[in-house]
Amino acid sequence: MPKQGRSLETRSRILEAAARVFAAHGYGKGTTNRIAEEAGISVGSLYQYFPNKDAILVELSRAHIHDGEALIAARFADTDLPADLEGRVRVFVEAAVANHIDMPRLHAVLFEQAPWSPELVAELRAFEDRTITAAESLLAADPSVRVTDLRVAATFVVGTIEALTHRFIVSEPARLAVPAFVEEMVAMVSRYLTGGA
Amino acid sequence: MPKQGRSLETRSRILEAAARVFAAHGYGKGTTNRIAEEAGISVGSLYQYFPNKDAILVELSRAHIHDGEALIAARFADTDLPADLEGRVRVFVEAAVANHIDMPRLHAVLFEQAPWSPELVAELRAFEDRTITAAESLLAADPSVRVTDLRVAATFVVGTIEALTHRFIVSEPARLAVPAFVEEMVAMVSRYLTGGA
DNA sequence: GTCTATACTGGGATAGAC
DNA sequence: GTCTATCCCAGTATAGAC
Repeated sequence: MPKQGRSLETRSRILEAAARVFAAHGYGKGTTNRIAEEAGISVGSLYQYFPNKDAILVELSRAHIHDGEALIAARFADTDLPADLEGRVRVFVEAAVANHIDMPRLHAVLFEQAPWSPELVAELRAFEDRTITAAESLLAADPSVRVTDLRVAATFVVGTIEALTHRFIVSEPARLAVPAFVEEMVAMVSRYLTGGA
Repeated sequence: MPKQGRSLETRSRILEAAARVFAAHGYGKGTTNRIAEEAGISVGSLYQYFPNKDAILVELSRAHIHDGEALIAARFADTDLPADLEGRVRVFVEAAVANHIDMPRLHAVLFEQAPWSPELVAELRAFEDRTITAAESLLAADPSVRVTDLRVAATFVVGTIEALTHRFIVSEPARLAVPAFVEEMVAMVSRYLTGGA
């Protein structure tokens, strides 16, 4: 497996081609031949860069997780993070949307059709756990938050944002427009956290 | 395609076997040979009852949709339906959980791996639309509901209950215990609908 | 009506030439 | 390092015997 220069570039080309092919044809019909063709190389060459089809897919999933983590980390570190709860919730909902809006069909394939190895599941899980813990500390520091169990609330909120982003953004056809979705999400989650009426 | 007596029984046996096989092995590895074996017949016989593998799967999906609709309809028709909003939300959350709790892995396969024909997608969609409309009329009749757009709220609530049930009940391993999940769901949705603090 | 044995196909992966 | 041609297998579906 080459590690530098032109080789890395070819590797990227394959990954980008694979993203387009999986998005267009799904996992099953996203064949290695098609990917190679889309990348402008032959199957034989493709197999010089990846040991098998699944390795390509794993790399795409890993990249998605990594992007998500970077996006969230940037928000947490932001010194301009709004002070009020609703504003903060909005920031994270918008981050979740941003992480899925560009290639929704690819994400659908990655999360709903592709086979996930135990290792990859563990990686996703670890990312979620870090996010939940970070969310928990944000909630703990906010006096307007009124819930009985911070950990449960953080778990529920993080899961809700992710699941509903998939439901309303990734899956087609759209049932709600993006701005409407964000508004309802922010309203629901912040009302939940502040204890309701 | 036989329509009576022992034939129908065999048909049911195949469907039940298929449910177990898909739940255990997923869509791809849930082969027709395995299904036949599990049903105690041969592949040849299986193909006398179903034209192809996907027809079996479609039948399972259709049954799930049908069960869901029956469950919801029963709740709507129930004269003992609680009068207060929170009580009503709880009833429907519990119905959604009940419709997924028995064979979670099968549902995961049905909704995340199996290929859905346009017709089947349309059927699911129609069911959802009927549910949204019914929910909308319930919300309209309730004075404690304070939302700007009833249709949007109904769409959002129905989608939320379904998506989060999948997220927290169907997918493994469980991140929250079932009772905790129901409590948080009821709290979040009813606070959302009553307009929050 | 049910079986066994097999034909057929798609697609992942590799051999070997250049 | 890249190509083409091909191997090979898994799995759907069918033929034909009983």
